[in-house]
Amino acid sequence: MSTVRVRFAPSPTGYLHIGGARTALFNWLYARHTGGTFVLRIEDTDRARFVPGSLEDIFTSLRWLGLDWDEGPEVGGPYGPYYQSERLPLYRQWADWLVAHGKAYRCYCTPAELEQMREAQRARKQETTGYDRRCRHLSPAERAAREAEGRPWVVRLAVPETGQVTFHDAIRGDITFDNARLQDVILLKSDGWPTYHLANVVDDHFMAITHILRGDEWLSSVPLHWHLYAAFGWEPPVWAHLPVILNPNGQGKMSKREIIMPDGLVVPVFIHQYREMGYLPEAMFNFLCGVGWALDGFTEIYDRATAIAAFDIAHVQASPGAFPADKLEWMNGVYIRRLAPDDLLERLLPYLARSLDQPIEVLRQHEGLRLLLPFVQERIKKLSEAADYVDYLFRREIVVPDPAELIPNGMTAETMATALERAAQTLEALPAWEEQAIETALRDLVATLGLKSGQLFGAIRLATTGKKVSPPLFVTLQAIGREQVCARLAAAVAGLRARGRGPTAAVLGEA
RNA sequence: GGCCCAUUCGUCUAGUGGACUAGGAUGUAGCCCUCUCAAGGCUAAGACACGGGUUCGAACCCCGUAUGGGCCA
Repeated sequence: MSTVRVRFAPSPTGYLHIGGARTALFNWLYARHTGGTFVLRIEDTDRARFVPGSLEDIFTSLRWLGLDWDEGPEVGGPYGPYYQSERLPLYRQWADWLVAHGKAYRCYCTPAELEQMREAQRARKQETTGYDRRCRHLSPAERAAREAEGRPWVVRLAVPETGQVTFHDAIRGDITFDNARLQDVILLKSDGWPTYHLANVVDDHFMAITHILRGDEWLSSVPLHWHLYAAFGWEPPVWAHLPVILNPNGQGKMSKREIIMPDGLVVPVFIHQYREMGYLPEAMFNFLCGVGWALDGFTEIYDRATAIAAFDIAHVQASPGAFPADKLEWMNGVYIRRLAPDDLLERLLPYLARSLDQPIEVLRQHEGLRLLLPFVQERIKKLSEAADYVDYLFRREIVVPDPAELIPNGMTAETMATALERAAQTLEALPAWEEQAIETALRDLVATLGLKSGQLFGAIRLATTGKKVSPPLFVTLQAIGREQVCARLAAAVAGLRARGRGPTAAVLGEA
């Protein structure tokens, strides 16, 4: 029984996107499940489309997701090199072998000739267009003449012109194609570089790959690859074509550009974008598992070990599915809520430092921030959202856009001003500056003044944080600190009494 | 346009001939909790694309249609 060897073979023509990450993940899961080997191979034969930085991004993103490779770049291994650009002699050698054994042939057609041929096919409204195999049937003399002229050539695969090819896909079952639809594809270009088909098959063979898990978009090139394996006399691997991930709206393959939903939600496509927005790698991992596969149909939240233990190719979905962006949002929230406080704080620090323009060390030691952390934790779905819940701890200036917002229905500016004034006095006089004492005092005040708690608390919240939404009020006040709270209340009172003169910005003392 | 693949709640999915009055999750709505927003709890609405077969029996097998997707042109 041979051990499983799978591979993820990205091209450095773009950053790692959702679809690529899912493909890598399923390969990785299968390798870990079977105790096999996960190989990373870089298919860098398309030099024209090379995107600088994409290679680094692919490595970084894979590692961020925890998808470590057993063989490949930066790791090495017995089947290297793992960059196709470093394997060119191998491809040439096997292209030559195919020609020598009559499985492929040199084609001397120039681009102009090919264009002419296509033109003629269009004119005749020919149903099947494509290369007409004219060089395949060259006589030895014609061939020798072209060689003598020193004409450039490509190598084309001599595909059977009739019959069918049937292969098995581990997810879809048996699939049959007519050979007549197949092209004599180019294997080796005139510059000596291989095309995808040749390099892919040669590498998979010599890297001893046993299972190919890749995107469904490759399904239609399997017949070609099947014939290549047959021509070489090699045993093909097991194929398994993963369902395409569609845009969140279900229309079309998830592209390489972020898409904007009707409700304005922006759905990025690159893994690094999710990292930057504050998605947790463990949430992303869990989530990606569920796109095209399900653990048991009941459990949504599970860890790596559980996924590895249960992963099974046969149960991968065959139909394409939309990217469930809202579920990712929810799941990330679940993972954030499960974090230990210190862990959460450490992960939050870089985001807070950038948004609040504060040194990391200041944030790490900040007592008010620590106090509010558990409440922030159950409110955010992404790390990047935390700053909005604590920014008032670090501002000296609270802007209340319109003092009118401080006044609930049924109250006048003056009654509210008085109420806030009383609140400030009460808080000023508190023996201990602590959540419970603050709550007791303010609730008593509400009763004394004959207000509804929401009326007063809402106004205090707005006056002290500048927001209508915040963590629970009393702990928030504790976090802000007595001096700041009283100063902000005083500023709000002043604003209310000066109503009608437009928005008020209260510049307060040193925080 | 040709070929190939697919089709279960809006979405991600469970389901591999009887355990299906089709399960879970998300999202949506309502209620509870409540100082706001969340979180949490409870409840509700919501799907086997359609038409033929095969079978005692079909979401599940076969055929056709429709729709969607992929690849090629």
